[in-house]
Amino acid sequence: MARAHSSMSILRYGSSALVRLTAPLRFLSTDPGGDDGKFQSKPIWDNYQEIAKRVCDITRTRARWEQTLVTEFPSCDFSNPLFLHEFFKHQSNLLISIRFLYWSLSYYGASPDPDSCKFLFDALLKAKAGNAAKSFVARTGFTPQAGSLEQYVTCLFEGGLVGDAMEQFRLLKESGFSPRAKTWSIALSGCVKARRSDLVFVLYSDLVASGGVSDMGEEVTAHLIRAFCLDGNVPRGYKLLRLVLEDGLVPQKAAFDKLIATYCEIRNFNRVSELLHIMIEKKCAPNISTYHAVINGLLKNREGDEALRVFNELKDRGYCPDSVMYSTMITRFCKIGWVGEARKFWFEMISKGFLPDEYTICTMIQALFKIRNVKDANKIFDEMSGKGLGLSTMIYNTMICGLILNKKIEEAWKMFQEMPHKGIARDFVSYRALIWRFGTMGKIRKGKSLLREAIGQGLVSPSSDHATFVGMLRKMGGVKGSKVPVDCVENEGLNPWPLDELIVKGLCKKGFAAEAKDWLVNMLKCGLTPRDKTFRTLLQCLAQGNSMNNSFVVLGFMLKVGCPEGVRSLLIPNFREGQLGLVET
DNA sequence: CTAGGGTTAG
Repeated sequence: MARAHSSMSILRYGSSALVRLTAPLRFLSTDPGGDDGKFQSKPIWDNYQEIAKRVCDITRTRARWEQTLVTEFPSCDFSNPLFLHEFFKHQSNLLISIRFLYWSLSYYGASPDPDSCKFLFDALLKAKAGNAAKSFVARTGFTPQAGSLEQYVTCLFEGGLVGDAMEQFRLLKESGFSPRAKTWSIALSGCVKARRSDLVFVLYSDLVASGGVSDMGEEVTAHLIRAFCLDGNVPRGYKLLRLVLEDGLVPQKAAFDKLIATYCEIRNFNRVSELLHIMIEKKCAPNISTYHAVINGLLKNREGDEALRVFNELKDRGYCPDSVMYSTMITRFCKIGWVGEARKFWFEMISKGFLPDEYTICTMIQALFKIRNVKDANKIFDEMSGKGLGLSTMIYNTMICGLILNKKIEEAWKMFQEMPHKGIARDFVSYRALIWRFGTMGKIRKGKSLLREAIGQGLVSPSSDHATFVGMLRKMGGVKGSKVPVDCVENEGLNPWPLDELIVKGLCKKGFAAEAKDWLVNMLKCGLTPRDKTFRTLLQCLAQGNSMNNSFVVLGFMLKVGCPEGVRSLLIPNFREGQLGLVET
């Protein structure tokens, strides 16, 4: 299970890196010679089936197989569709198959053939790797047809990529295909989960227009009610509930749960108990997840005592809190600073045989570090490692950051070094924490060598010109003569953005506003979206230098990316009204 | 076979 997950996440990050990093391919649609007959007529060597098996073994056992293949099989063109088909049949690792396709296409300068693409694309959909499927489409120019497309839409919605999903869904409907009821409901719930109430309403009006509402009323109304709640318009959700109840329709329980959660958050407890009564009356009995909503709502509101009261009453009445309930209690109590309470539930949870998941472990450890309880944080980590649960990048990062926060640099360094031995991948967070710490401690040499290593690992985007990059780093007091191997990023599937942001920030700090701007623009060109904070730092820096033109360039990009509110308000005092008006249009 | 929670940071 854990292994499956890690390969999924490699797919998720890796393939988007792949799209950026390699030379553009000739796409099917733009290739003038791309008729079907062309591929069949390509000569294929006699023993290609055997070779496919051998190549399969090589790719499975060696990390860097490209060079091996080229030297061992100089006369074989591995982009041949017949060979590829055979190879994919044997290769059980989807990630390797995809990497192989990309490599062979760019190495032999071939165009992707539709069959290979369809095969891999469908496999990606089956693995529910929406992000990877999206990159695959971008990379190969493959256009999925009706059946595949519907599954693609489902996959995107389920993966939370609602923007892309909506676009593909539109294409699907425009092609004259009428989506199944299930697809509609996945689409709606996907938007609800992504907190995009606006899209829920768009979908709903499409659904009404297509005339398919009647057969799934409870589900659709539930999604609408939840969307109203998300919108901050609970009364409207409540009104809708009342309306459909009069018609004898009882929405799915999720709608009640959401209404209850929201009324808890706004402290309207009369409504909460009213809703609970309606549920019982309509034979839609509240269960542990309903009470979970109540407790979570209370805790979000920092009503710790009230939450404890409800929780204890639940137990008295014979409800059994499950692991989600415990996780929520622990994370929420940590958040409001009741670490002792969280710790108590941590023990209770474990004594009942539930194992905390990664997030819960992290928040618990983090909370302990925050109150400077290094001893207990370490204890929890050891306990979890003993159960084989502490072996992830995220937990190691939490430990490293926590130890650094508590000035335990040596211990943090020890954990950092332990990671590769235990087979845990280091990522930008692991490096960044230590690089910053060494930097602020004045251990520039150590910090620099670490930064160099991070670059070597491909944790920085090599998209920009190498010389420029080295120059930038020099300016912010960085490394000399760094090398950025593209393959590393491709192979490891690392997400490079945070170090880019670090560079932007570093340049700002040193007052190199224009260079910082160039760097950020470069990031955007590579399809990387900087966080609000980075935008803010840069704009502040530009505004200080009175660099109005550059500010507008950045502002323009921000509006394209989706301007975050906080940044906009930050800018207003810096510009004259007339100019701001110009930008807003 | 299932709702419900949550994401490390100079």
